[in-house]
Amino acid sequence: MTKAPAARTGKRHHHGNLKQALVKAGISLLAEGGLGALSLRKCAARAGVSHAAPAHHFKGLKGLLTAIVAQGFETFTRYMIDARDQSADTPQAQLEGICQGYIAFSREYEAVATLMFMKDRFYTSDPEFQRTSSASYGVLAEACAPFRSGTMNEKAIETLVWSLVQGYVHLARSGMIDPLETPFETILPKFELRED
Amino acid sequence: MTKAPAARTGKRHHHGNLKQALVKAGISLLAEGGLGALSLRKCAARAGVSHAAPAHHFKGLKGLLTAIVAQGFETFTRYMIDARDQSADTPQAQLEGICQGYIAFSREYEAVATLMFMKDRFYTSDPEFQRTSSASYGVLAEACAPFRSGTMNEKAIETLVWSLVQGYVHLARSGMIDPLETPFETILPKFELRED
DNA sequence: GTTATAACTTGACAGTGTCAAGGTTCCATG
DNA sequence: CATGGAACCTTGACACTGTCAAGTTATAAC
Repeated sequence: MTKAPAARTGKRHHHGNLKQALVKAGISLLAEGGLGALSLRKCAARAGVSHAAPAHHFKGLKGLLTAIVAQGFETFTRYMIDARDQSADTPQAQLEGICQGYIAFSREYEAVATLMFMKDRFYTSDPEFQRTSSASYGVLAEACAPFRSGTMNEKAIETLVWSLVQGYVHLARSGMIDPLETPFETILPKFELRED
Repeated sequence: MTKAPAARTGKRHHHGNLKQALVKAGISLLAEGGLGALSLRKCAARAGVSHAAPAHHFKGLKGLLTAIVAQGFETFTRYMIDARDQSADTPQAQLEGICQGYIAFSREYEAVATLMFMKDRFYTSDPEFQRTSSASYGVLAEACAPFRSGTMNEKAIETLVWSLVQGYVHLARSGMIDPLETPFETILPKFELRED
């Protein structure tokens, strides 16, 4: 027998792993009321702790947002991978799958997806953020690898695709374009296949 | 001689045209400290009035932001037109000019450009916003008109170009891509010319 | 059991946007 | 010229925000 429940559950002290609870509360608040609905104090209240408790786990609001963003990129990567793996096994279909996963994530996690690209709202130097965001980029880049286009190098194709899908979701989110009228497949260029 | 100074200068009452002064103050604050540096009270202070004065000219903070965004779109349009008119008189060069104007504006008015595509921060039903933003879109669409590409209709090409440049500036702004390593001309597809 | 550390609370502070109530200044009308 | 009313602005208050300082309590190590 262990001495205390804490040893088994990983829970400590009064609350338990408050850190993850605060992140979860933050994501819920973002989902329910958008970016403007999130506050440190509301996260604390939802986790059942006092308003100053988060300070012992995160470096201020930016610290909490950093953790939310990092977790967001992990979900983001999974969305892209899942959509890709459910697509046909051709380079074009795989790339389209990646983009559809990108778009689905941006729609279902609208506020988190918005936050993830506002660099002055969180700590971009955070190792978790760098790890998870790099992983996301890696998955997208991987899907671009089979292609070439004129004089464009690899990085240029990756930048093209990423800019295109990011701009598409951003404009759709802000009501500037109608994704029903112009689905994304319509505007994704048909690249040539690499030869080597 | 006119009866009062007000009749000549257009200034009225205590301050003068406070409305435009508040917009100007807001744009300055955005330029100096980014989105987080703007507040109604600071705008009021900078314009030399009390903290509640703006309420008589704008419907809250969202109202002031709406006016800033509308003015932003006007400047945005001018940037695109100016860059286009300094480009060679070929459809491809004209379109590249439009995009360069788009990028230049997004760089020089970073915070305003960011705000312009956050629809829940201002009133999208405002007529001034609708007028100025439609004008911006019109200028971009005009530059897309000479082109065709496979089965894409006009709207699809416009959506492609707009998404591409918007995503490009957004990713560059958030530090995800390096515009020096991959200039925009590199990723802008070479469309075919329309025939009719 | 004692002690040290981590986790959390309470209280305060300067900001924020917004509302209510009041005071000015201006202009049109009598 | 006087006067009423409208437009403009101020003062004060409220609830809410993030952050800091100080105190309290629970856990773990010894």
